[in-house]
Amino acid sequence: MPSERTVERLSLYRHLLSRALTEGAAHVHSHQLAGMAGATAAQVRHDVMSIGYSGTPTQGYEVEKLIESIGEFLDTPLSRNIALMGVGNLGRAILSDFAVRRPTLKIVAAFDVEPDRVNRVIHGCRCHSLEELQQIIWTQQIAIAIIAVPASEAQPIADTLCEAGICGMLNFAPVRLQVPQGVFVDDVNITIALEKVSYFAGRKALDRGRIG
Amino acid sequence: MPSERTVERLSLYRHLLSRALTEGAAHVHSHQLAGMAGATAAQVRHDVMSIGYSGTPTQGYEVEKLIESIGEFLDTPLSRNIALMGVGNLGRAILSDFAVRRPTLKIVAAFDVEPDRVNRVIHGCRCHSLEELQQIIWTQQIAIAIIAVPASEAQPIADTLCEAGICGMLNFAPVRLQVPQGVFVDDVNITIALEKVSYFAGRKALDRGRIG
DNA sequence: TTTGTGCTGTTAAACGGTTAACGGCGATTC
DNA sequence: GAATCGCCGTTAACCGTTTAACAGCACAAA
Repeated sequence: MPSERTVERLSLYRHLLSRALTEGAAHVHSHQLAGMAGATAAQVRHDVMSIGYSGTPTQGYEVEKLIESIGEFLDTPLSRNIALMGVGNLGRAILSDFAVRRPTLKIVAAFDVEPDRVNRVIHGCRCHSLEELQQIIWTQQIAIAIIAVPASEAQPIADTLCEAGICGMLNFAPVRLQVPQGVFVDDVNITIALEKVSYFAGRKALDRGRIG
Repeated sequence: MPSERTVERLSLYRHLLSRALTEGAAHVHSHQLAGMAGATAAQVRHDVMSIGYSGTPTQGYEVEKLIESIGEFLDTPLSRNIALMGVGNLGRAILSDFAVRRPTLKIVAAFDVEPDRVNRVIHGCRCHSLEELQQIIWTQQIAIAIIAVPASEAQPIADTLCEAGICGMLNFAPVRLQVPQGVFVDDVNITIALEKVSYFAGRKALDRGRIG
């Protein structure tokens, strides 16, 4: 049972390795991968060990095999189909910037309440009304949802999704969602992230004597 | 020197408290705040202690005073002005959804390379060309930047920002930015977040027996 | 005024995660 | 073929964070 941090790093490793593979790298050493990921070599070795893959001394890890092993470990038996709730600015950004290149995870349906968005195809993804939600989630075998609706609508939407059998959500609304125990929620709060950056940037600036 | 987690929680507390204040709450207990934030009462007390504020028994914390204390602790002597790099879909989403309501942190300038975006006002924020960057960062006293450009452009943009004296960045590009030691970077990788949700949702589903 | 209750502030323990250390092995070189 | 070098796998120590426990206090009630 790996921690959230470990899963995040494994996912990061896979992306870095995929990029390295396209650049022709067949093998990588732990310290190389660590350099790319911003981690230590010991941590990379520890993470790789936890998924059961083994490299060889002097050769390091086989890039292709390691990618495969991470996939066997990370990719769940769940359906990889994702629903996007809310096709406002943020929803559109997610559709255009992030959904494209991932073959393992795919946004297959979008939902919105605005009549002028429903039944349109936006960035290659069809937008449906909320009334179709239950049926589409069932027929398309959707297990994950992205919450990109205004804060006031987030909780009702989450309730509907839970009733429809959704297993996990990535929530961009600045609200702590109440969900049943069996549903996993991860929050991405951009405002909080900005305040964190502001705080630590200020501290670093103080240390460097730029201000004060 | 608080940890990143602690700073995130303090920021979250402040938002929750602000909302509670508008709803008329003058006092809160640690377990109430913990319930809102998804933490434990002990953790709230520990965090509050770390910033030097004290409540009273039977009354708990004074909402207004606690907000003020968090502000004194979190809000840095840095300028609160932020630059947004890239006014594509994601940049526009950030401008419209997040920049609005925060008085402590404000996006005061946007930058893009697309000629049809430059010199336009988008969601109340003027978009400039990159050539104006150094001068505007200087005159507007901008200390923080949001990187919302394509991955291929992220590193050059970061280099320019560092040269211009930026102290911190919130990076949405799926690239690990190389920056000098005195600059703080926080990464928000939506793809990795989705894969994490997928993994833990799958595990939870297994535990609940939804899939086999 | 006295007693009781429930919360806070503080310290200590427990937990988890990161980092370090080291044995072992494969490749390469002489 | 032997030896040397460097990296991986593993275990253990270290560190930080979270959690628990307890003393003290303010207010309320009797």
